[in-house]
Amino acid sequence: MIDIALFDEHRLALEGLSGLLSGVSDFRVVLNCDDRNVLTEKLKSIQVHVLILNMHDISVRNLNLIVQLTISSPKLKILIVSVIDSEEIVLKTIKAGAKGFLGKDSDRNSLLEAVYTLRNGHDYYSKSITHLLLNRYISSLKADELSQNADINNLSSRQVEILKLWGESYTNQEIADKFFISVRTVESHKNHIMQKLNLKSTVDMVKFAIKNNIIEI
Amino acid sequence: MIDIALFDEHRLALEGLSGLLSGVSDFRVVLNCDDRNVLTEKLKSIQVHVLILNMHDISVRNLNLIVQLTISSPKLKILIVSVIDSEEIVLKTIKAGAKGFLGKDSDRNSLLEAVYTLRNGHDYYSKSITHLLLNRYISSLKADELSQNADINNLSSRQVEILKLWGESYTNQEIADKFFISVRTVESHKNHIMQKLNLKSTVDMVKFAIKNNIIEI
DNA sequence: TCTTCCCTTACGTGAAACACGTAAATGCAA
DNA sequence: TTGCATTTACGTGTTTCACGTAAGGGAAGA
Repeated sequence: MIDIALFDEHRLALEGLSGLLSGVSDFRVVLNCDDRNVLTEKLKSIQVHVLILNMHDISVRNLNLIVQLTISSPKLKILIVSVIDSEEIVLKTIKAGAKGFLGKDSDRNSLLEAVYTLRNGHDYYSKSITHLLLNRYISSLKADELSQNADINNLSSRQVEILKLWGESYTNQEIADKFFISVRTVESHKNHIMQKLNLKSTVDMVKFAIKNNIIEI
Repeated sequence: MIDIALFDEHRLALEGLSGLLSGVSDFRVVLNCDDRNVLTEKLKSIQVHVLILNMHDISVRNLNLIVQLTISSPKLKILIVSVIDSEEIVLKTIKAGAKGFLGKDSDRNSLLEAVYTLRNGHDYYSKSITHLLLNRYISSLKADELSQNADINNLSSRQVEILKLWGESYTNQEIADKFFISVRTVESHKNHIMQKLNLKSTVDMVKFAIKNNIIEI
């Protein structure tokens, strides 16, 4: 048996949610609530497994509610339901401590699945969310590739070699020894790199190397 | 009608794949191949929409094959099938140019779905992959929070001020002028920072500043 | 073929930054 | 009050930076 609390500031929506869950034998809705103060108060005395929280906006109030509840009730799993499944709201709720998120593409089945999943200690995010994160990741990959093909191609392979070692905290002397060239030559290479890329300080050069995946942080 | 090429170095697995697709009326398997040289040769003459590539390992050879094919046949959509759905292999294949990935949790239906999706110009990743990316993202979030609260607190506010300006490519002299202190003092501060954080070069200091959100790239 | 352009190598010089030690004044906390 | 970290600062020697100059090699084009 899973004890569930429901929170929704819109009473109609709250009733709708409640109805969706009422037919499930494993579930027991022990709290219906449309006031955040009442919610925090009641949750101090009532033990529930999963709190389903319908978020209509991404206000600080709402996020604080999540943060507060995760602190006061660490065992409580919070499932966010929201029609707004923008990147911003999702990431912020996850950061605040929510363990699940159902976007607008979710149906009753996914709601039930999510509750079970959270009860079992795992996180649950609906399909649109995982797609969102995926796209986010892929676009960051593409951005990487683009930047890689921008300025970095203007550097000769030798220059990249030098930059790479230097980015790994090698001194000029160490680089010179490694390549059997003079320290002055290493300096020359770095000078040419700075000229070519129009960088004004070594700090900028580190940043450039990181941006272009020449060195790792 | 979707023209499909299959590649698998294990002949038995190749036949199994082929069998899975044979019953679908929309599909036409125009190429069964278990040799990478033959594959690249044949693909020069035969036009296929989707290449299903079973990857048994994450060797450079395999990744190069993907890169090569994406260059020689830009229109070709490559779907990776692999029991190894580790983070490493997935990300590398995506980077190499694959448009879809089916992990070990995939069944025939998801294979068909993936082929259709790729044919329509979209990417397709199986559930385990999206979860992987999700976890990756979440753990990176957590790492961010941790690193923020780690070493940075050991620095005094003055030290952070100096580090921040220096990270924005200010020279020591400029920093000194801004704070009305001696250049030597600025140097001292930087020395103390390096000592405190156990950094051995200025390059490391830039990296530290970036990791701890003191400066932006 | 010869010229041109870029890359790699290298040096010179003066300025800036780094490495390491020392140290005084301040301020906070036990 | 004593102790410890912070902020300030200097000295000295080494390393790196900034800017100029330049020789030799290789690739591309007139």
